[in-house]
Amino acid sequence: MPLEIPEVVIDRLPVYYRLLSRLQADGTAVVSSQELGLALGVTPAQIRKDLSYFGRFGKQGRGYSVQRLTEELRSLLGLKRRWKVVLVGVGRLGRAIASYRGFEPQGFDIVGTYDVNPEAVGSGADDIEVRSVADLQRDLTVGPVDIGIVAVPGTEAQAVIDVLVCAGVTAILNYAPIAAQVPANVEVRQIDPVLALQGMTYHLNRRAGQP
Amino acid sequence: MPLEIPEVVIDRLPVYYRLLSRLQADGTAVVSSQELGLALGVTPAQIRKDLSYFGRFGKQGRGYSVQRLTEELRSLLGLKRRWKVVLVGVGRLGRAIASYRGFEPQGFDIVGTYDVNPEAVGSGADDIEVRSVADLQRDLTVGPVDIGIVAVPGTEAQAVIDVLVCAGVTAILNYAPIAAQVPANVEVRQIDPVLALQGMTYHLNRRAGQP
DNA sequence: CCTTGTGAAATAGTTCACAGCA
DNA sequence: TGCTGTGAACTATTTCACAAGG
Repeated sequence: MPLEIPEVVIDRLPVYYRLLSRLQADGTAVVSSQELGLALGVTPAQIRKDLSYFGRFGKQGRGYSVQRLTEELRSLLGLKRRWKVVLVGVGRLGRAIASYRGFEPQGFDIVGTYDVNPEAVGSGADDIEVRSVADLQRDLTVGPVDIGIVAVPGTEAQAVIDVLVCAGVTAILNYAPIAAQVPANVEVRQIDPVLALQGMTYHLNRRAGQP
Repeated sequence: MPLEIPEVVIDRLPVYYRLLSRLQADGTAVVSSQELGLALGVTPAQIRKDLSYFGRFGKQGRGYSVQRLTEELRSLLGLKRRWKVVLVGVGRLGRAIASYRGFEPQGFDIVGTYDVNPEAVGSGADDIEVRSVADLQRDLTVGPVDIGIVAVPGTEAQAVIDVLVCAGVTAILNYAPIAAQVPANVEVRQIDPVLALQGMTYHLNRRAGQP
């Protein structure tokens, strides 16, 4: 169990965890690295090696207890507690994020939503209270949060991220189309469908040459 | 210019392209790998090496012409043409994707939207026509598309992906929380905010130990 | 003097292959 | 027998460092 675990390994753990959760719900008791690898499209060796960074969770000749491994991953990933999240930006995208039902069951609670223009939001039947971004810094001092989700236009995103970081938020999920500048101790993950599409059109374009 | 270009390199090109586009809009004429690296949080050597897989686009002592490099990247990434996209799944998430304004300016046209339950969608003021997924296979045969965006529940996602792949779609943007099974010639990119959050909670959790 | 492009060196990550245990 | 855990081998990726050009 070395002190330096590669970031790629950490980013695969949630993928393993998600599959394990499903297997557990399906009532599967035991699973081998072979079976996991098949379902996820990765090699069994990689799964065993990844898990071996954190402990010995399997049984030789048998495989892994689904129950046990799910619990270990929950623990490793910090999913035994709930996490406080603020959402900044409540435009079209922000509203979709605010109403997404997938966060809460996984332990992520959106405890505040902010926008430069808070009154523009009470338009629908959605019952979310939106505060002004001007209040963000103060609110974070009063009630700290763990994670910030940024869904403002690219032009405003860095300023919002700066406020979050200054207020001590050390994890940011960035939907804005910019490369966020943050100190080394702050985690950032980028969600950007356009970048993903453009990575694929490279291949589509290339294939158009010799089909 | 070797024949085998690493996938990580290809996935960074859109990031470079996005920044270059902004610089061009701002009227910047020339930029060095140092400046690009600073703005993106990567090393200048990496940018030079990445670009060198595709050609020699810079001028020694000067840097890169923003105009020239933007054009080269547009060309490499296949962004000089428009791409036809279908969206499958028009629930909460699918509607947000359908109404997202960021695809069209980048050359991605959503030419069809599908749902198992097409009539449920005409609820708002949105003017999108939604067809039944039952029609998907036939429609794709009549008018092929380049890219499929999957925004259906996890339980249905693999079936939808199978239909797309069988119909010859070789690029899939998957918003469903599953590890898609596809043949080797099909590109898949996953958009999953929960996985991204869980990758960050690992670090938050760990830090809670020794702050 | 400044900055590219690039082999070579260094680092990082993956896969192999097998000892060891159930 | 079947499968894990893991050093060692291999492969991939990043960074260095410098020749060469403007």
